[in-house]
Amino acid sequence: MVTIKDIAKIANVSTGTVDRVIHNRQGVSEKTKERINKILKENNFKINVIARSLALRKKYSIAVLMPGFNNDNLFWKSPYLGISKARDEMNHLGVQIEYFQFSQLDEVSYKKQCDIIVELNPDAVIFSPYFQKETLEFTKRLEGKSIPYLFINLDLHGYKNICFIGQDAYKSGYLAAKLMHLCTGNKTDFLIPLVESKLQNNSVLENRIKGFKDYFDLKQLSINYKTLYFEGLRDENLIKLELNAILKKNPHISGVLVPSSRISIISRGISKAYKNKLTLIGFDTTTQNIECLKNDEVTFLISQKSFNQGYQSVKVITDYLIQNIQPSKKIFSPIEIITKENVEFSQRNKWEYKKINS
Amino acid sequence: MVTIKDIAKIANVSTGTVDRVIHNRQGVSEKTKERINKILKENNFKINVIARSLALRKKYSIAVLMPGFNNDNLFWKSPYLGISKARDEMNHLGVQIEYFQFSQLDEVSYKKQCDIIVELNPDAVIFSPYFQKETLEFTKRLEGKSIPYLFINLDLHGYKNICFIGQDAYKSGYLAAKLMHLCTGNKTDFLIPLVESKLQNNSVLENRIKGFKDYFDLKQLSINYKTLYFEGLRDENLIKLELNAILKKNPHISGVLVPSSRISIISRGISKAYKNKLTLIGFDTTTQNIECLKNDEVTFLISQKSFNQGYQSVKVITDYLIQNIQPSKKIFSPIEIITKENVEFSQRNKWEYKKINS
DNA sequence: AATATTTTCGTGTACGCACACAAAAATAGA
DNA sequence: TCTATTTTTGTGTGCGTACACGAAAATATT
Repeated sequence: MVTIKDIAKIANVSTGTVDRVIHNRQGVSEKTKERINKILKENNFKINVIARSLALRKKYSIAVLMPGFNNDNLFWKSPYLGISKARDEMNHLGVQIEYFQFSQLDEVSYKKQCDIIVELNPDAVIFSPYFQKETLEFTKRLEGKSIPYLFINLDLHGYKNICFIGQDAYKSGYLAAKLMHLCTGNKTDFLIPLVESKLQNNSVLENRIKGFKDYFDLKQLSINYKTLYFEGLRDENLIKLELNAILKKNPHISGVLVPSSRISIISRGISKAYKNKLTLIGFDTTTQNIECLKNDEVTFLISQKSFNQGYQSVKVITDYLIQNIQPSKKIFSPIEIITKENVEFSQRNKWEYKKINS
Repeated sequence: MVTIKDIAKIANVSTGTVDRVIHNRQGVSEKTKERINKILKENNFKINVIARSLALRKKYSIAVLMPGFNNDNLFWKSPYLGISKARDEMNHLGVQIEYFQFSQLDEVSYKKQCDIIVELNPDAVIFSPYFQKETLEFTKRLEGKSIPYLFINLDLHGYKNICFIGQDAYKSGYLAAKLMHLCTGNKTDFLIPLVESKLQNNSVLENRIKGFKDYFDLKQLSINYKTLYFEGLRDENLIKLELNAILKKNPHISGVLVPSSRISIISRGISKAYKNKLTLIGFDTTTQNIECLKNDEVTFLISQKSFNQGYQSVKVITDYLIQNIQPSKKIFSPIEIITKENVEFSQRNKWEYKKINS
């Protein structure tokens, strides 16, 4: 392993000079700067992050802002756990994380948390830009303070975020269509129920649906689909009634696509008689959804590995802060196909498993 | 953050004494030992692992033994890259890796490398136990020297390996059957070609085939399948001839399962006329296999994320050596379903991408 | 040419810990 | 009681890096 000292000896200068070159600090003549840079490259010098963080003992505070989760809607637990894991792994690098939650129902709670974060003056922010207007103001203030920020799970365009981490929603919908096509064959009547879609005033759902449709268009198959909205409907009985009414009225429906993470609710709402004849495809491996897979109610789930999204977001930000590594603008999560047969191997992160059960 | 120095000051002793207590070294009177332990607890002292690994800077040498790879058979490149990544990430923890390769054709080359490794006296060994007899002797000698070892990709029973990292072959075959079933519907005549299966005198292939069959058994569907062996056949024209002859003779065959990573060879050997009517399912995302996916020649690939297997094996061994963390005996890799639609997101490890193209 | 100023570079210390060595204290042996 | 031995404790240095400070060299000013 080649150290700064080694480089200094080779270049016949002091460690201080090498240090200046490495960190691009001024006070070094162009000539020696070039020379040292060359030597650094030749010897494949890589900074020892261990020693670095010890010497710096600087604390990096990272603020994370995401929707909360509860037993009714567990989706956001997964990225939370990923972030927690990253925190545990990197806390000796001086990384400190403060976690903020808001309600998807309530943009005021979002704005409130944004204000607190700005006040806090963190070194970086990871967040899911749920509400457009508030996000615009938030990012303006962050930029004013030169605080870098990163989008997770949900993407917006025209911002100076250092990167986006999440799934390509369009393509995941496209894949869902392919799987649906495989399962239903020539039957091309589908139902697309949306649960509280207004809450997620984001583009993910529509992009998935667009991808779904485009697949069939591209194959020159004309499909019929019914979109069904359940807004603010907390009463599962009502969902059930309405669902089964529609299915009764449309006996040709062969498949149900739930473009959000709420397929378990829909599945519960469809009576057995229909369910046996239907192919259900949904997104995200929440505990309830996995249950539906195992019970053969749902054929496919498409996962975006949101645990990894959480983990990776912290990793990317940390690399950015500590080593000034620029990530690529878009980091796309895998589009995983989960079935009854491989589900047990998909989320087998031991850490995740432990935490979930504790 | 409370340091050893702080504790020493509180206890009115030197840092050396505190150090002895922390590491349970001898040379401290019972009385002060108890006193310091109490103070440690009271102040919730936690060792700074960063400073620790910097001070220790112990070098751990890890030997890796795997089959080699070439343009004809790229499978083992992937775990190699995973290992290389882990090496780069952990080299500042003192991890040093020596990589050894052998030929799957030649047990002598295997044995030769084993000998060299034993001679080398590494701190740990990661390897794929290809040849049983030689492995038995190898592990005996390692155990004699108390060198821990780990199996990767291929599992053997009755050994004292600290763990196995790889796929559950049986279940991956089972999943392959489900996908095949989805694609072929009621047609249940299949072809299972094996390329150089003798070379891989291991249980992976047979377990996959077993899982494949069991799926249909469990669904009470009787299937017919033909197994075809291409041993040492380097001439692709011969493969082509034989394949098409069989397909001609058995017009009911609706699907082809290649339980190894060599589906691209088989696909090349099937003429267009047949291919359009067949569902091809194979394993592992080698460059050539991915090409087949993109060309619509292959419907599904099942991946075992061998890149991750390589990466993880180093991580597990490192944690074991440095922090004495015992892994679980079996670490199963995910069984990923790869299609044309999600392949671009499956291997998107930037590092991997870069290295492959360089 | 002599001094002042700026640019460029070298030195020393700290980060928290491990470990070798030295010193002091306690005990044993005479 | 005085040395010899053992037990217990303290000190110092190094790991690789960051950074403040000061020294030297180069340049500018008079």
